[in-house]
Amino acid sequence: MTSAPKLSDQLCFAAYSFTHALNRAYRPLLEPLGLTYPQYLVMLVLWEADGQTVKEIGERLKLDSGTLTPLLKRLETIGYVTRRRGKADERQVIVHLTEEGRALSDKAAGIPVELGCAMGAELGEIANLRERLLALRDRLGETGCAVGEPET
Amino acid sequence: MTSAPKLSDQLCFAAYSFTHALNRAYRPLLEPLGLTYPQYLVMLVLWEADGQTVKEIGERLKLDSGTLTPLLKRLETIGYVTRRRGKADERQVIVHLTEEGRALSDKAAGIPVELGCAMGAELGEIANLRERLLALRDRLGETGCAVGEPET
DNA sequence: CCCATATCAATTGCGCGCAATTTGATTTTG
DNA sequence: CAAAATCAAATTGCGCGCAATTGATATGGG
Repeated sequence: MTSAPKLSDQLCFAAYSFTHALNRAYRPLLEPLGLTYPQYLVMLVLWEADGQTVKEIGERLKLDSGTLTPLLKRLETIGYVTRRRGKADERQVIVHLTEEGRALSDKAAGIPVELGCAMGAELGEIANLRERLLALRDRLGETGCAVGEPET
Repeated sequence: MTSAPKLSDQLCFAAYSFTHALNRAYRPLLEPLGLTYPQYLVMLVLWEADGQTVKEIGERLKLDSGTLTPLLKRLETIGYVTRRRGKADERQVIVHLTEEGRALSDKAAGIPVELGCAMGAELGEIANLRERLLALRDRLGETGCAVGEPET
């Protein structure tokens, strides 16, 4: 017997393989820019607000320094960002766009359109899905089921 | 100006960070079984049908041998599966559950419930999201936007 | 029958993603 | 003010995910 898990698992796998499909779809679009998808996300964050710390970028993208530090070093090597210790607080590293990095946002402008097109979904559908995924994500971030965990 | 990409990108990021949140939620549940989430997916596939080839597992999970070969070797090392060359066709490797591997499905039975609970979503919501993610994923798998690509 | 082609798995190389630890700076506290 | 606690980033180690290549087997055409 032991009917194997089927239920909500399928949602997990759906999200998992959807994400990989997205990655694959992005790859050819990002390759001309010399970016991977996670690097592209970091650039998006910086295009929105230049000069953020590693920590701030990590909070936005839900990534830690173990992931970001080498990624940012690569972006620095390509020449899209600079990394400098903060003057006020020398613990933190502040990431700035270079001219080239800033200019890249023009070349990247068409990417979301292409992708939306590839998915063939309307804006409403996309926005709706996004909301629900983010809501579930945030609920997952909490303690969970209230099964254990006496307190704090 | 150059208003940075915002549109469907947000869906992509939502899926991306939702997937990571799922991974994090699964980790403590799978750790007692000694499995990672991708390893758990392989076990799910095998619990459904034992004795599949690497290729068949890859088709179900949308993974290639570069990912699966080392993963399956790890599962073999732990003692959950065996890997044998096929007799009829020696190119393929057939993956079988061990006793221990088969028995594991009992211990894994509670996982989807815990996760569904952690997400706090009803079954309908979950099924609906799953359908739409899979549909989008499959649309992404196709050529895309019909922008270029003369033929074959 | 034999060779060209196709197929399957394994390997290599690179970039995440994250847990755990380390290093160094800053803040808190006694 | 000094010791302790906290905090930011870097480092280490491991497991994916995938492109590209390799090697071995199978298959189909001439």
